[in-house]
Amino acid sequence: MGITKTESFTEEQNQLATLAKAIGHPARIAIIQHLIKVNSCICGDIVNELPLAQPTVSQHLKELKNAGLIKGSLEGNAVCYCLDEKGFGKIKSFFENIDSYFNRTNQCC
Amino acid sequence: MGITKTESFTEEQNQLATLAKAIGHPARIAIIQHLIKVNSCICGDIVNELPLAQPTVSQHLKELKNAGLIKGSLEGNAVCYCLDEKGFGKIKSFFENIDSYFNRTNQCC
DNA sequence: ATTTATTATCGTAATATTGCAATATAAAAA
DNA sequence: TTTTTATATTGCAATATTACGATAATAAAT
Repeated sequence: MGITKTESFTEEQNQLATLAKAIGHPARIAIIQHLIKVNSCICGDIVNELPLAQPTVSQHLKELKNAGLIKGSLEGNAVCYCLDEKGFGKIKSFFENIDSYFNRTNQCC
Repeated sequence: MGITKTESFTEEQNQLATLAKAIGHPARIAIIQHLIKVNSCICGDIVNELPLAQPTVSQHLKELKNAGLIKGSLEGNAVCYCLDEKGFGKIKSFFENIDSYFNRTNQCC
Protein backbone atom coordinates (compact mmCIF):
# COMPACT_ATOMS: atom_id res chain seq x y z
CA MET A 1 0.00 0.00 0.00
CA GLY A 2 2.35 2.76 1.10
CA ILE A 3 -0.55 4.81 2.36
CA THR A 4 -0.82 5.75 6.00
CA LYS A 5 -4.18 4.81 7.58
CA THR A 6 -4.82 8.35 8.72
CA GLU A 7 -8.51 7.80 9.37
CA SER A 8 -7.71 5.11 11.93
CA PHE A 9 -5.93 7.49 14.27
CA THR A 10 -6.98 10.47 16.33
CA GLU A 11 -6.62 13.99 14.99
CA GLU A 12 -4.03 14.70 17.65
CA GLN A 13 -1.98 11.68 16.64
CA ASN A 14 -2.10 12.67 12.99
CA GLN A 15 -1.22 16.26 13.81
CA LEU A 16 1.78 15.32 15.92
CA ALA A 17 2.93 12.86 13.27
CA THR A 18 2.67 15.48 10.56
CA LEU A 19 4.76 17.91 12.57
CA ALA A 20 7.42 15.35 13.46
CA LYS A 21 7.53 14.13 9.90
CA ALA A 22 8.08 17.66 8.62
CA ILE A 23 11.00 18.04 11.02
CA GLY A 24 12.33 14.61 10.07
CA HIS A 25 14.68 15.53 7.25
CA PRO A 26 18.25 16.81 7.63
CA ALA A 27 17.68 19.66 5.18
CA ARG A 28 14.69 20.83 7.16
CA ILE A 29 16.59 20.48 10.43
CA ALA A 30 19.32 22.62 8.83
CA ILE A 31 16.77 25.25 7.81
CA ILE A 32 15.33 25.38 11.32
CA GLN A 33 18.80 25.58 12.87
CA HIS A 34 19.72 28.40 10.52
CA LEU A 35 16.63 30.37 11.44
CA ILE A 36 17.47 29.88 15.12
CA LYS A 37 21.06 30.90 14.54
CA VAL A 38 20.37 34.18 12.79
CA ASN A 39 17.74 34.79 15.44
CA SER A 40 15.41 36.69 13.15
CA CYS A 41 13.68 36.58 9.86
CA ILE A 42 15.97 35.85 7.02
CA CYS A 43 15.35 36.95 3.48
CA GLY A 44 16.56 34.72 0.77
CA ASP A 45 19.88 33.24 1.74
CA ILE A 46 18.56 29.85 2.78
CA VAL A 47 19.35 28.34 -0.61
CA ASN A 48 23.00 29.37 -0.22
CA GLU A 49 23.17 27.71 3.19
CA LEU A 50 22.12 24.29 1.94
CA PRO A 51 23.89 21.76 -0.29
CA LEU A 52 20.78 21.36 -2.43
CA ALA A 53 19.43 22.88 -5.62
CA GLN A 54 17.01 25.78 -5.43
CA PRO A 55 13.87 23.83 -6.35
CA THR A 56 14.66 21.24 -3.70
CA VAL A 57 15.10 23.89 -1.02
CA SER A 58 11.90 25.57 -2.14
CA GLN A 59 10.08 22.28 -1.70
CA HIS A 60 11.46 21.76 1.81
CA LEU A 61 10.45 25.30 2.75
CA LYS A 62 6.97 24.61 1.47
CA GLU A 63 6.66 21.50 3.63
CA LEU A 64 7.79 23.36 6.72
CA LYS A 65 5.29 26.10 5.91
CA ASN A 66 2.43 23.64 5.37
CA ALA A 67 3.19 22.07 8.72
CA GLY A 68 3.04 25.48 10.39
CA LEU A 69 6.68 25.37 11.45
CA ILE A 70 7.84 28.41 9.49
CA LYS A 71 6.21 31.52 8.11
CA GLY A 72 7.16 33.32 4.91
CA SER A 73 6.13 36.80 3.96
CA LEU A 74 6.78 38.57 0.71
CA GLU A 75 9.36 41.31 0.96
CA GLY A 76 9.78 42.79 -2.49
CA ASN A 77 10.76 39.98 -4.82
CA ALA A 78 12.31 38.00 -1.99
CA VAL A 79 10.61 36.07 0.80
CA CYS A 80 11.27 36.63 4.46
CA TYR A 81 11.23 33.42 6.51
CA CYS A 82 11.06 32.83 10.23
CA LEU A 83 10.05 30.11 12.67
CA ASP A 84 6.36 29.86 13.46
CA GLU A 85 5.53 29.43 17.11
CA LYS A 86 2.20 27.88 16.22
CA GLY A 87 3.57 24.61 14.89
CA PHE A 88 6.32 24.23 17.45
CA GLY A 89 3.89 24.97 20.27
CA LYS A 90 1.75 22.02 19.29
CA ILE A 91 4.57 19.54 19.48
CA LYS A 92 6.05 21.05 22.62
CA SER A 93 3.52 19.59 25.05
CA PHE A 94 4.07 16.14 23.56
CA PHE A 95 7.73 16.24 24.52
CA GLU A 96 6.91 17.76 27.88
CA ASN A 97 4.68 14.75 28.57
CA ILE A 98 7.52 12.44 27.72
CA ASP A 99 9.83 14.42 29.93
CA SER A 100 7.51 14.16 32.89
CA TYR A 101 7.11 10.46 32.17
CA PHE A 102 10.84 9.92 32.57
CA ASN A 103 10.87 12.05 35.70
CA ARG A 104 8.30 9.93 37.46
CA THR A 105 9.14 6.48 36.09
CA ASN A 106 12.18 4.30 36.46
CA GLN A 107 13.60 2.64 33.41
CA CYS A 108 12.60 -0.99 33.65
CA CYS A 109 13.86 -2.98 30.64
CA MET B 1 15.92 10.55 -6.90
CA GLY B 2 14.16 9.81 -3.63
CA ILE B 3 17.40 9.42 -1.74
CA THR B 4 18.28 11.85 1.02
CA LYS B 5 21.74 13.43 0.68
CA THR B 6 22.79 12.30 4.13
CA GLU B 7 26.48 12.89 3.50
CA SER B 8 25.86 16.57 2.86
CA PHE B 9 24.60 17.24 6.37
CA THR B 10 26.17 17.13 9.80
CA GLU B 11 25.89 14.05 11.96
CA GLU B 12 23.76 16.00 14.41
CA GLN B 13 21.37 17.07 11.68
CA ASN B 14 21.03 13.51 10.42
CA GLN B 15 20.56 12.18 13.93
CA LEU B 16 17.83 14.66 14.79
CA ALA B 17 16.13 14.00 11.46
CA THR B 18 16.20 10.25 12.03
CA LEU B 19 14.61 10.65 15.46
CA ALA B 20 11.91 13.05 14.25
CA LYS B 21 11.20 10.85 11.27
CA ALA B 22 10.75 7.83 13.52
CA ILE B 23 8.24 9.78 15.59
CA GLY B 24 6.53 11.07 12.44
CA HIS B 25 3.85 8.44 11.95
CA PRO B 26 0.49 8.29 13.73
CA ALA B 27 0.90 4.62 14.59
CA ARG B 28 4.24 5.33 16.22
CA ILE B 29 2.80 8.33 18.05
CA ALA B 30 0.05 6.01 19.30
CA ILE B 31 2.61 3.47 20.49
CA ILE B 32 4.54 6.14 22.37
CA GLN B 33 1.36 7.56 23.89
CA HIS B 34 0.30 4.11 25.00
CA LEU B 35 3.64 3.46 26.68
CA ILE B 36 3.31 6.80 28.49
CA LYS B 37 -0.25 6.02 29.52
CA VAL B 38 0.41 2.63 31.06
CA ASN B 39 3.42 4.22 32.71
CA SER B 40 5.52 1.07 32.62
CA CYS B 41 6.78 -1.67 30.43
CA ILE B 42 4.03 -3.39 28.59
CA CYS B 43 4.16 -6.92 27.29
CA GLY B 44 2.35 -7.74 24.16
CA ASP B 45 -0.86 -5.80 24.05
CA ILE B 46 0.42 -3.12 21.73
CA VAL B 47 -0.94 -4.95 18.70
CA ASN B 48 -4.43 -4.92 20.25
CA GLU B 49 -4.20 -1.18 20.81
CA LEU B 50 -3.60 -0.34 17.19
CA PRO B 51 -5.86 -0.56 14.14
CA LEU B 52 -3.15 -2.31 12.16
CA ALA B 53 -2.17 -5.89 11.40
CA GLN B 54 0.45 -7.57 13.54
CA PRO B 55 3.28 -7.47 10.98
CA THR B 56 2.71 -3.75 10.49
CA VAL B 57 2.87 -3.07 14.20
CA SER B 58 5.98 -5.19 14.51
CA GLN B 59 7.59 -3.11 11.79
CA HIS B 60 6.71 0.16 13.53
CA LEU B 61 8.11 -1.17 16.81
CA LYS B 62 11.30 -2.09 15.02
CA GLU B 63 11.69 1.43 13.66
CA LEU B 64 11.18 2.98 17.07
CA LYS B 65 13.71 0.53 18.47
CA ASN B 66 16.26 1.29 15.75
CA ALA B 67 15.90 5.00 16.46
CA GLY B 68 16.55 4.39 20.15
CA LEU B 69 13.09 5.59 21.19
CA ILE B 70 11.90 2.34 22.72
CA LYS B 71 13.53 -0.70 24.25
CA GLY B 72 12.26 -4.26 24.06
CA SER B 73 13.41 -7.13 26.21
CA LEU B 74 12.38 -10.77 25.91
CA GLU B 75 10.03 -11.89 28.65
CA GLY B 76 9.21 -15.53 28.00
CA ASN B 77 7.70 -15.76 24.55
CA ALA B 78 6.45 -12.18 24.74
CA VAL B 79 8.42 -8.95 24.49
CA CYS B 80 8.38 -6.22 27.08
CA TYR B 81 8.48 -2.73 25.60
CA CYS B 82 9.12 0.63 27.19
CA LEU B 83 10.28 4.10 26.21
CA ASP B 84 14.01 4.62 25.93
CA GLU B 85 15.31 7.78 27.52
CA LYS B 86 18.35 7.72 25.29
CA GLY B 87 16.60 8.61 22.06
CA PHE B 88 14.24 11.13 23.57
CA GLY B 89 17.10 12.81 25.40
CA LYS B 90 18.86 13.53 22.13
CA ILE B 91 15.93 15.35 20.63
CA LYS B 92 15.04 17.16 23.85
CA SER B 93 17.78 19.79 23.62
CA PHE B 94 16.76 20.59 20.07
CA PHE B 95 13.29 21.60 21.22
CA GLU B 96 14.73 23.42 24.21
CA ASN B 97 16.77 25.54 21.80
CA ILE B 98 13.65 26.38 19.86
CA ASP B 99 11.86 27.22 23.07
CA SER B 100 14.56 29.63 24.14
CA TYR B 101 14.52 31.13 20.66
CA PHE B 102 10.86 32.03 21.01
CA ASN B 103 11.48 33.36 24.51
CA ARG B 104 14.11 35.83 23.36
CA THR B 105 12.79 36.74 19.91
CA ASN B 106 9.66 38.53 18.81
CA GLN B 107 7.69 37.09 15.95
CA CYS B 108 8.45 39.30 13.02
CA CYS B 109 6.64 38.09 9.91
C1' DA C 1 5.66 -34.34 21.03
C1' DT C 2 2.02 -31.39 19.66
C1' DT C 3 -0.47 -27.44 20.06
C1' DT C 4 -0.98 -22.69 21.16
C1' DA C 5 0.50 -17.95 21.65
C1' DT C 6 3.56 -14.25 20.56
C1' DT C 7 6.62 -11.83 17.75
C1' DA C 8 9.65 -11.44 13.56
C1' DT C 9 10.72 -11.78 8.72
C1' DC C 10 9.85 -12.16 3.74
C1' DG C 11 7.72 -10.84 -0.35
C1' DT C 12 5.11 -7.70 -2.72
C1' DA C 13 1.80 -4.01 -4.16
C1' DA C 14 0.54 0.71 -3.59
C1' DT C 15 1.84 5.12 -2.53
C1' DA C 16 5.05 8.85 -0.84
C1' DT C 17 9.37 11.28 -0.75
C1' DT C 18 13.58 13.22 -2.51
C1' DG C 19 16.08 15.70 -5.85
C1' DC C 20 16.81 18.33 -9.86
C1' DA C 21 16.46 20.27 -14.74
C1' DA C 22 13.49 23.02 -17.12
C1' DT C 23 10.39 26.44 -16.93
C1' DA C 24 7.15 29.82 -15.01
C1' DT C 25 6.16 33.82 -12.18
C1' DA C 26 6.78 38.21 -10.15
C1' DA C 27 8.97 42.21 -8.60
C1' DA C 28 13.03 45.23 -8.71
C1' DA C 29 16.67 47.34 -11.41
C1' DA C 30 18.64 49.10 -15.47
C1' DT D 1 10.68 47.75 -21.87
C1' DT D 2 14.29 44.61 -21.14
C1' DT D 3 17.07 42.44 -17.92
C1' DT D 4 18.11 40.72 -13.59
C1' DT D 5 17.05 38.56 -9.22
C1' DA D 6 14.40 35.59 -6.26
C1' DT D 7 11.19 32.09 -5.64
C1' DA D 8 7.64 28.63 -7.17
C1' DT D 9 5.86 24.99 -10.09
C1' DT D 10 6.03 21.07 -13.25
C1' DG D 11 7.57 16.74 -14.69
C1' DC D 12 10.10 12.89 -13.94
C1' DA D 13 13.41 9.26 -12.26
C1' DA D 14 15.19 6.94 -8.25
C1' DT D 15 14.38 5.42 -3.87
C1' DA D 16 11.76 4.93 0.56
C1' DT D 17 7.71 3.96 3.24
C1' DT D 18 3.46 1.72 4.46
C1' DA D 19 0.66 -2.19 4.87
C1' DC D 20 -0.42 -6.94 5.00
C1' DG D 21 -0.69 -12.05 3.76
C1' DA D 22 2.07 -15.88 4.27
C1' DT D 23 5.29 -17.96 6.82
C1' DA D 24 9.06 -18.64 10.14
C1' DA D 25 10.85 -18.72 14.77
C1' DT D 26 10.52 -19.33 19.61
C1' DA D 27 8.86 -20.45 23.98
C1' DA D 28 5.03 -21.77 26.96
C1' DA D 29 1.22 -24.90 27.73
C1' DT D 30 -1.09 -29.18 27.11
